Amino acid sequence: MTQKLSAKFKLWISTENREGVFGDGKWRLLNAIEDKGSLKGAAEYLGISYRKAWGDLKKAEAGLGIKFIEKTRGGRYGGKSVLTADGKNWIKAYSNFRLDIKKKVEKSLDIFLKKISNENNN
Amino acid sequence: MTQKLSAKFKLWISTENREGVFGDGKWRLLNAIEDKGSLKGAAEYLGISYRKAWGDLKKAEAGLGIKFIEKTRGGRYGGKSVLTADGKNWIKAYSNFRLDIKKKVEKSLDIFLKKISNENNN
DNA sequence: CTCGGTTATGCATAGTTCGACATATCGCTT
DNA sequence: AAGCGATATGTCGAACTATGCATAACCGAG
Repeated sequence: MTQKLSAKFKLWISTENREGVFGDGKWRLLNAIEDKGSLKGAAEYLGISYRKAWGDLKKAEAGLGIKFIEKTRGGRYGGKSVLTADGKNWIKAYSNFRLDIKKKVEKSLDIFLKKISNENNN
Repeated sequence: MTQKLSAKFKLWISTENREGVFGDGKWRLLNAIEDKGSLKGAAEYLGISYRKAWGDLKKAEAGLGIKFIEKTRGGRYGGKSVLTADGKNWIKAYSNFRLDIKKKVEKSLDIFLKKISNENNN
């Protein structure tokens, strides 16, 4: 076993009733919406289908009872999507959360690798 | 949004060539094998099919090039499976790794929850 | 030398998730 | 009034995963 090992993780938030109402994917989606100004643009940017992006957003909002996005339909440019205050709040808080864990995973991985490379550990 | 929120996570190890050669599922499997003394017993205990347990173990061993389990076929009791030194080593190291992350997730979740409950954060 | 219980492995099936389509609706601009 | 581009939502099919089934090999004990 001489290959390079890496650690990956997934993180998500659940309510009592529903699993995974928020997580990395939905966090990325909100970020992309903020950036692109539309759900469609965000989906294209992320390389996922509009159908999925829309469904994910709906699941998050329905599951949590929070409105993340103010969506407008029609008009010269067809419509748009902008984050609500809650949306911005969640993005920010989740970014920190995720980064915390990411750092910890990296740090703990080092320790893990040391342990498994020592045959003579206790 | 007055429901109780929780955070979940998944953790796994990858090589350059293969994703997920070790993770929570395989860690639980090794634990169960150690406990039950057989792959079959472990699968039943974990509520997964023998087919999957066997396949998972094979993926882990093949992906990492490590032998975790010494398997014996035949005999009065049909056969048995016992952990190798590497197997025990990995279980232990991964347990610590996982626990580290689990604690961190709990701690960071508290901070996260405080942030999203304060509308007046910066 | 047969029996029992386990490992070993292929295959066909069921279940889940996601993407591709297909429409429908909406409302500002021209 | 017509067009454009985004939101809204159902549906069918594809890809992946897990399960169930079938079968074979194995070997100590009676």
